Amino acid sequence: MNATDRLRAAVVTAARSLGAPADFAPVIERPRDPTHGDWATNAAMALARPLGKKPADIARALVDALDKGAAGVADASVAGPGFINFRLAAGDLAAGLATVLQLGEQYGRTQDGAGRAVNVEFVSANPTGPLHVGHGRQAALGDAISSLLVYTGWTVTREFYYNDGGGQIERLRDSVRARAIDSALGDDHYHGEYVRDVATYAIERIAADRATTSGAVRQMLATEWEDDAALRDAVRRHAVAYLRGEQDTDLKAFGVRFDVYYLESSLYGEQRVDGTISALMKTGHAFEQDGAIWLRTTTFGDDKDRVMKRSAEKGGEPTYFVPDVAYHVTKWERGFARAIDVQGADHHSTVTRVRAGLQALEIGIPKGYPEYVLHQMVTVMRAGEEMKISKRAGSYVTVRDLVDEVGRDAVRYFFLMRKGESQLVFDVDLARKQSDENPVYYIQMAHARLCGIFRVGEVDAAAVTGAGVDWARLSEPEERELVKTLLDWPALVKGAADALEPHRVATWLLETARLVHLWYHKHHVLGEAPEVTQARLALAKAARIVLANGLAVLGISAPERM
RNA sequence: GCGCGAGUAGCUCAGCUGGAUAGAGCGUCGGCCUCCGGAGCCGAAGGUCGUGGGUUCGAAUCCCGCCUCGCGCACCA
Repeated sequence: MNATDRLRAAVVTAARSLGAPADFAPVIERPRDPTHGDWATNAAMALARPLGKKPADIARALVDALDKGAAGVADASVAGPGFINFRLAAGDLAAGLATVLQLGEQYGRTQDGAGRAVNVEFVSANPTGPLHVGHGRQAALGDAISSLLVYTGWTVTREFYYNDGGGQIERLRDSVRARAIDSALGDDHYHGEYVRDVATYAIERIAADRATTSGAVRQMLATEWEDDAALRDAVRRHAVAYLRGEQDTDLKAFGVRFDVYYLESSLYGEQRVDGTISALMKTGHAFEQDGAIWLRTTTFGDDKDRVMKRSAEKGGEPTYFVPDVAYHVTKWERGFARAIDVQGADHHSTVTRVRAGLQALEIGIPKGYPEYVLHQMVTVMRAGEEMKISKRAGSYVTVRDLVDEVGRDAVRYFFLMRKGESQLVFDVDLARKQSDENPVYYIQMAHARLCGIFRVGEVDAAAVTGAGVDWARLSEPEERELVKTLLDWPALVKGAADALEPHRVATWLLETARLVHLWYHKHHVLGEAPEVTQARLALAKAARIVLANGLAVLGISAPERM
C-alpha cells in the first residue's frame, strides 16, 4: 500500500466513526499551494450533506478522530472552508523514492488492463499520397495512446487500415497515367509532384514485368489504356505499392511501427461486406427505398437513415460505411475487448454510423464500441506565416518534411503537447531551437543534466539503490516539491491512460523538468556532506528514471548528454 | 438550419473529471556568471475564465439560452 492509500484508509476509518456512509471515498490530493501541506482531503466538505453539519465542524472532529500513526502523517490541520491539510515528516515523504529506485523503468506501470486485448487504429491513410501533418499528429497520438495502454497492463495491437478499395484508388491510377504520358491534369486528378515519381516507378516495373522498355510502356499507356484492363490494374497495383512503401519509410523515420496492416480489399475477398449487409437485413433494421437498401441508423441515435447498398442506377455498390462496419466486426471477432480509433475530427460524422451498424447486428458488441479519439487540424507556422506548400506533396506539408527539418523527438513532442480537441499550431522555428524556449529541449536537458551529475562525479548510478539513505536529508523546499511530483507519476499516467490523453504526460514532463532545473540550480549534489550527497544522488537518479519513463511513453529519446 | 469541437494572461496553451488566492511556456520589464554545463536561474507586471441565467457549502469545470471561430452534415471515401 502506498502513502496515499494509507492516508485515505485512515481518513475513511475516522469518517466512519463519525457516521459516514459505507461507500464514502474521500479525495486525497496535493494542494495547489505547497505551503498548505503535502496532502489534503475534501472529506469534511463531502460529508457536510450526508451528516447535516457544517464542513468546518466535521473537519475538526475528523482531525480529532484520525489515527495519525496509521495515516502516516506528522500533522493534520483544518483550513479554508473545511479542507484538512496533512504534513508528512520529511523522511517519510522522500522514502517513497526508494520505490522509484527499486522499480526503475517499471515505476508507474500498472496491471489495470489485466492483459486484455485492445486494438488501436491510427493513421489509416489512403495510399494515394504522402503522409501530411494531420497524419503525423495522428501517428504521434496513436502511438502514445498505445504506449499508455501497454503501460497500464493492456495487450495492445497497433493497426493501420488501408482504404485500398473505392474511387480514390482509381483516381490515383488515372493520375499516374496522366503524368506518365504528360497529358493535362483534370480536376479529378491528384496534382502533387509525387505523382511523377509514382509514374516513373510504375513504368519501370511494368517494363520489367513485360520485358520491354520504358518508352514502349509509355506508348502503351497512351494508346492501349482503354482496352488493356491488365495494364490499368498493373498501374494501380504498382502505384499503391510505391506509396505504401513511401508511407512506411516515413513512419519508420518517425519511429512508429504497426503490428497489423488491414486491407479494405480483403473484406471483399472474404465476402464480409455483402455478409454484413445480409446480416443487417436479417436483424430487421434495414429497409428498401428508392431502389436502395437503407439501414435504420436513426434507431441508434443518428439524425437520418443511411444507404447501405446503392440503387442499381447508381451502380449497386455498398456505401463506404458498410466495409467500415464489417471491418470493426473483425476487431470484435479477433477478440479485442476495446477498439480505439484515432481520427481527424473531419470524420466525426462516421462515428454514429459505424456504432449504429455494430449495434444493429445484435451480436453483443458493447454500445460505445469502438471508442474514438478525434483530433483537430494542424497548422504549420514558419517565420510567423502559415506553411502550406511542400516540395513533395504540392499543396500540404508532409510528415517527412517536418521530421527532416526539426527531428523526430521535437515533432513528436509538439504533436503531443496539446490535447487532441485543440487545434494545433506547429511552430517550426520554435521546434528547431536548441534552447530552453523549446519545451522538448528543456525536458531532455533536465534528463541530460541529471546524467551529467553521475558522469562528473564518477558515481556508478547502478550502485545508487536507496539503501542506507537518510531520506530526511531531502528537506529543502525544492526537494520536497520535486519528490512529490515524482511520486505523482503513477497516478498521472493512470489518469492519462484512462482518458486517452497523452498530452497530460507532456505537460507533466515540462513541469517536472522545471522543478529539476530549479533544484539543480539551487542545490549541489556533489561535494556536500556525505549523507547529503548520498540522499541527493538518490533523488537525482529517481528524477532521471521518471523523466525517462515519461519520455518513453511519448516515444521521445532521453539523451544522456546534449 | 442541425450535429461535434473550441473560446482561460499580449501570444500558444494546461487546469488532474466540482474545491482553497485560476497556472505554465513564450513575449515584456528588472536582476543573477570563480558554480555538478549560463544550452541555465531568480523576481515583477499581466485575468470580468466569450456572455447571460441556473444548480450548491463551493463552478473555468455540471445544466439551459445567446455570441464568435473551426469541422462535418451524399446512393463520396
